[in-house]
Amino acid sequence: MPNQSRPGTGEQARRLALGQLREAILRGEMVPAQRLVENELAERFGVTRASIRAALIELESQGLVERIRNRGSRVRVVTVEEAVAITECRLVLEGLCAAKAATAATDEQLTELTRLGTAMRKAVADGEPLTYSELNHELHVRIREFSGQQTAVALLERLNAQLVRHRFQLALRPGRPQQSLNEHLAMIEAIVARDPQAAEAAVRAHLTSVIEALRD
Amino acid sequence: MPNQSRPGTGEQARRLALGQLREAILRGEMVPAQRLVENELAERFGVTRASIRAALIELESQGLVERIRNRGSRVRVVTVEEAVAITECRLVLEGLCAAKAATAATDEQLTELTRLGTAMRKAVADGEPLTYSELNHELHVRIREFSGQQTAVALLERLNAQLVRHRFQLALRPGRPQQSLNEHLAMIEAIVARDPQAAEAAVRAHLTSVIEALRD
DNA sequence: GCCGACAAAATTGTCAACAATTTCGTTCGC
DNA sequence: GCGAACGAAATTGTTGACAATTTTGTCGGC
Repeated sequence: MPNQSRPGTGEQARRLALGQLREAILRGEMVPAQRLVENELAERFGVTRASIRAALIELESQGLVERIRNRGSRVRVVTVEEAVAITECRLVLEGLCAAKAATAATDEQLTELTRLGTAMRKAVADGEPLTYSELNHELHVRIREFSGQQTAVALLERLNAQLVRHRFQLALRPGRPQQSLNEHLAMIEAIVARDPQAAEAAVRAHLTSVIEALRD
Repeated sequence: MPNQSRPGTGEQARRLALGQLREAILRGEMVPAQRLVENELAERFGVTRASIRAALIELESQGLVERIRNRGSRVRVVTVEEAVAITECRLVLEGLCAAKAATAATDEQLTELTRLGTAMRKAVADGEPLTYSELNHELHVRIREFSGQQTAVALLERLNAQLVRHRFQLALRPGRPQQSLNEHLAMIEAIVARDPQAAEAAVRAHLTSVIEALRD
C-alpha cells in the first residue's frame, strides 16, 4: 500500500478535486450563484476536467452546487425559507440523535459533554463569540457522534454543509450567545441525566429558537 | 429546445445510464454485493464507460452502491441494523412531514387522504396484499407531498430507495397488513383533523411498529 | 429604433486510448 | 508440503480530443 498514510500525497485526482472544491465553497471563496466553469476549476486545482466533473456531480447530490444540462454549474444559493426547512429537518434528526445519545453514551462521553458545557459558559461570560461558536459546533458534533446513529449523522452533515453561510451570519448576532447558552445547557443536562425524552425536547426547543432567529 | 417533451429520446447518455442502472438495482436485478464492472454495464446499456462512471458516482452518494478505490463498485448491502437505523430517521422525518401536512394541506388534499384510507381498508378486507402495499406507498408519498417540505422529501426518497429489498420482504408477511392498516388510519384521521401533534405521534407509532417487525 | 434570424464563441457532454493499481495464479526457495 | 515473492490478467483511474448544446453578438428587415 503505497500512499495510505498521508492523505493528499498520492490521493487520486478526483478525491483531491472534490476536497479542494468543497473546502473552497464552504470557506465562502465562491460567491453564491457564481458560475463554476469546469476548465477554470481544472486549471486552478491542477487536475483534469474529468475529475472536476466527477467532483461536481458528487457536490450536486450533496446539495452544494446546482447543475443544469449543458448550462454548467453554480454554487447553490440557499434562501432563508430553505434554511428554515433544512433546520426543521435538523431539528427532528438531532432530536433523534440526542435521545439515542442519552441512552447509548458511555460515562466518559457524558463527562465530556459536561466539560463542553462549562467551557461554553466560560466563553459567553468572557464575551468570546468566536470560541463559543466553535464549542457550539463541537457540542452538536459530539452528540451526534455519541448517538451511534450513522445514518442520521450522514444526513446531518449534508444538511449542515448547506447552512454554513447562514450559520456564520447567526453567530455574530449580539445577544444570541446568551440565549443559545441556556438551551445548550438544558440539552447537556437532559442527556447527562440519561433522559431521552427530555433530551429530544431540549434539542427541539433549541432549534426552534434558531429557526425564529433565522427569520429576520 | 429540441427534446424537452419526451424524456428518453434525446436524453443524455449519463442520465439514461443513471436511470437504467438505478431501476435495475431497485428492481432487484442486481444481486446484493454483486460486482458492478464498468465495462459490462457500459456494454449492457449501450453507453460509454464515462457515463457509467458518472452514474456510479451519483448512485454512491445516494447510498445505493458502494465504491472502493481501484477495486470497483458493488450494490450496497443494507443489513437489518442499518435498515432499522434508516427507518428511525424516516420516523422523525415523516413525523415532521405529517405535522406540517396537518396544517398545510388543502381541503381537497385531505379528502384524497380519506379516499386512500377507504381504499386501503377495502384492500385488506379483500385480502389483496399487493394492492395494499401500493396504496401504502402512495399514502406515504402523498403525505410528504402535502407537507411542502422539499428538503425532508428529498431526504426521505433517498432513504426509501435503500430499503426496497426490506420493504418487499415486509409486505408479504402474513398478518402484517391488518396491524399496519389501523396505524395508517390513525395517521389519516389525525391529519384530516388538522392536529399536528397527533399526526406526528401516529406516524411515530406506525414506524415504531415497522421497526419491531424488521427485527426478526 | 426594435424584433427576429443567423452565425460564432464558449461551455458542457461524450468518446476511445493510455496509465496505474489491484487481484489472482504460478513458481521458487525453504 | 508450505509460504513468500514474482508476474500476468483484469479493472479502475486519467488524459486529451471530438461532438453537441447553449449562449452571445451581429446583421438585415420592418
